[in-house]
Amino acid sequence: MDTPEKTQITTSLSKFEDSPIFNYINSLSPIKPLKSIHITQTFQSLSFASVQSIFTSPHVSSHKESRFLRRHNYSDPLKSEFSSENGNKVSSDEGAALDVVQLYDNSSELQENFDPGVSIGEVSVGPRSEHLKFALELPQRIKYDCGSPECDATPRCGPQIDCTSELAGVSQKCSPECKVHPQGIYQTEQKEEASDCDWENLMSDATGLLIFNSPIDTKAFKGLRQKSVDLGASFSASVDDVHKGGIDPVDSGEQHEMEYPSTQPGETIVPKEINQFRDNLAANNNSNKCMTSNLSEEMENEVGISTGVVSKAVSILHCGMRRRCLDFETVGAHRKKLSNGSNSSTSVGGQSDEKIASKDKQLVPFKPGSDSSRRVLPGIGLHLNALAITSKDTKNANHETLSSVISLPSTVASFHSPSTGQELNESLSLAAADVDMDPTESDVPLVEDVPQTSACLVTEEFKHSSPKKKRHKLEGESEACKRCNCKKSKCLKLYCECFAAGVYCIEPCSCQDCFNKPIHEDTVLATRKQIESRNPLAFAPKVIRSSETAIEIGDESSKTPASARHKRGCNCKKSSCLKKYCECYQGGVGCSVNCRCEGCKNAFGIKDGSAPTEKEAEPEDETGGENSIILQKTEMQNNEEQNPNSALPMTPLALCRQLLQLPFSSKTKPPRSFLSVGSSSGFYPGPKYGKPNILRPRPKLETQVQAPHDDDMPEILRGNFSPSTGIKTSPNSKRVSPPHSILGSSPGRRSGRKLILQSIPSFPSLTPQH
DNA sequence: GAGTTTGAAACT
DNA sequence: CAGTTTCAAACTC
Repeated sequence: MDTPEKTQITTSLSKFEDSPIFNYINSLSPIKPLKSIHITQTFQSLSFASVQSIFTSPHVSSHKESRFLRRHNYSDPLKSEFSSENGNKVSSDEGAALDVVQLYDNSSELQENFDPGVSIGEVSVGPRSEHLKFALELPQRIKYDCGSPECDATPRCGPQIDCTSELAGVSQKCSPECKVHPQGIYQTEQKEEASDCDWENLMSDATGLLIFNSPIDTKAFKGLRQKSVDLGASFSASVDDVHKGGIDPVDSGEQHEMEYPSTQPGETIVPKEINQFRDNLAANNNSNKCMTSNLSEEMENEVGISTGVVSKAVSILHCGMRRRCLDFETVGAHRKKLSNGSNSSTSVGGQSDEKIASKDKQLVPFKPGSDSSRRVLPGIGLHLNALAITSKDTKNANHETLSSVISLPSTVASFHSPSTGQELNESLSLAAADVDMDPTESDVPLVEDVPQTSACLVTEEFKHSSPKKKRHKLEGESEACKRCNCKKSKCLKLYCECFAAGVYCIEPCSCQDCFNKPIHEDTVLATRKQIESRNPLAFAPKVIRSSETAIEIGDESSKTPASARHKRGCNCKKSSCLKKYCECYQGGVGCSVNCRCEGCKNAFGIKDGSAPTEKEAEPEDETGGENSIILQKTEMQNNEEQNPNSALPMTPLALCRQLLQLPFSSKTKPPRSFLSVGSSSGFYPGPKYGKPNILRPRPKLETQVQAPHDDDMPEILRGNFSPSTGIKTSPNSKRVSPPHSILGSSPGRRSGRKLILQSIPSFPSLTPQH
């Protein structure tokens, strides 16, 4: 890892350095470029971010966590370039960055230790560093975030910088209020937020880069440079100011606080950003795949600036955006259309649009494969799906690519929304609607109009394949992308995987009469609320991770306690918990006391505690059985985390994932949402579990990730964490895991434990309360 | 691709 | 809370 990265970094750095922007920045910022090889490494290490996708449930509203960003994290490995840059810049700040990184590392370690309280460790990382990073990243991130629905969040951010920075990486930070909508994730409270903030400015700037549409954008482009100045300013300023509190200390502080009340204000943020960065970097590296490259190029052309990086970032963002993003994207596209009327035409806009359209088109073709390599980001937005990006990528890749592609526009559109987040959201929704409505226009080529179905932009490929096939394919790969095939539920019930996961139906979905679209946001939210009212945990990740694994795993010892458990437990009677019918099995976790299953043979862990040894049939278990359990478990864990990767051994994704996860799990926990990816359920693709050969490459990381659980984590989760400690019973009902003692000690449980799904999101805070 | 099985979700 | 129905995924052929 390191070595290659370094090399890349160095190269990339050199490139950046060459770029006018870079120079400009350098001149502006006090920061001095370091050549921080080590830094880069640190970043990588940092890449915690897991994907979490968390949907903020309306209820929960993301507290802090909503760190959608996490998704981005995936990218990490690639990031190197950026990271390097960042690193440089950061380093300029007194090595704050390094500190940060280290902090993260530490945090991760801490997490491993699992102090529930510590979870925040990451947060603790260091506000400063964050700032620094922000400053550095801002531009990129801004684009990012902006693009993402999440951006909405920031209502408050008074200070542009903060907001942006936050938005980008930290979205959550902006304020508790901020709701990030992870792309896919429902924006529960979107509108509210809209507020104001200078976001717009930032957004516009950032977006502008990306987006051509908005008139503002045009300026924005200019702004890019300005960014370097403004943002840049924000950049340098952010760096300087932020640290110093210059720009809007308050905001930054507030936001931070908001997000992480418990934690120190800025701290938490950093990680995300970092992750994002990484993602971005990774994306960049990978880049190619995503539209981004194209876009970036275009962007650059237009901008003429070195925005390349930014563009890359953007592209990356896009990649990350995917699903939900798609929605947004589509929206964005629509928006363009809409804007066309008004805005689009705008100087930039026009071009942008065209470009976009062209891009989109291009993208479409692109999809197919191109990028599978990197997709890292892609899934992120959503749930688990996103998470699991499997090697297969092929298809997934397509999705990703698509999404990524799509995302661009959307992002753009989103950015457009000049004003508040609300507007953005609305616009998005509108756009989405529009999209549905009018596929024709712009870009949409990709997008399906199909009203009912999803917004799916289905790639052609997807469409080709029957839903089932798709599923199989996808699933097989991973569930990275969840798609549903609902016919009667209108995708407004938990029957719908997408809905359950807190994401809008999109691409691959084959649903009919789907209401789970941005267009029907109100309906979706209302429905969600109803469901939540009935069962607060309804949207909580089904699989709760415990940190336990981490610890133990860390060692490798096989024993990891069950890291995760299904929230409610299963009720299987005929499947022996050996098939995906079983949610526990599907989630890669062992059955627990909560399960009422009969004849449990869950390979991941039998309910009784009896050792899993049974061998259950692991359907997939590759290895054979015996070791099986342990191995499986380990694998499981690995898979889970790695899953996406699992298929791909060390693909960057995998790395990313690893990295990513960290941040997520802990931090992000969105309230309920599911993780995007995982969260949705946190399920992992079942099959994969077995395979794992790899024994946990990174258990620690995982652990770290988990550790973070942040505050958000419901007690339950936290409880889990403390491996040794036992699980605290969560207030929630359900599932609290039994006392550690049990877990830890009882073999039976252990068996179950292993897997950790990190489902990202833990529960929504809501649940516990119930 | 169609049909069956399964178990969660929803309903009563 | 338990029983039944509905639903869509998982699975089989």
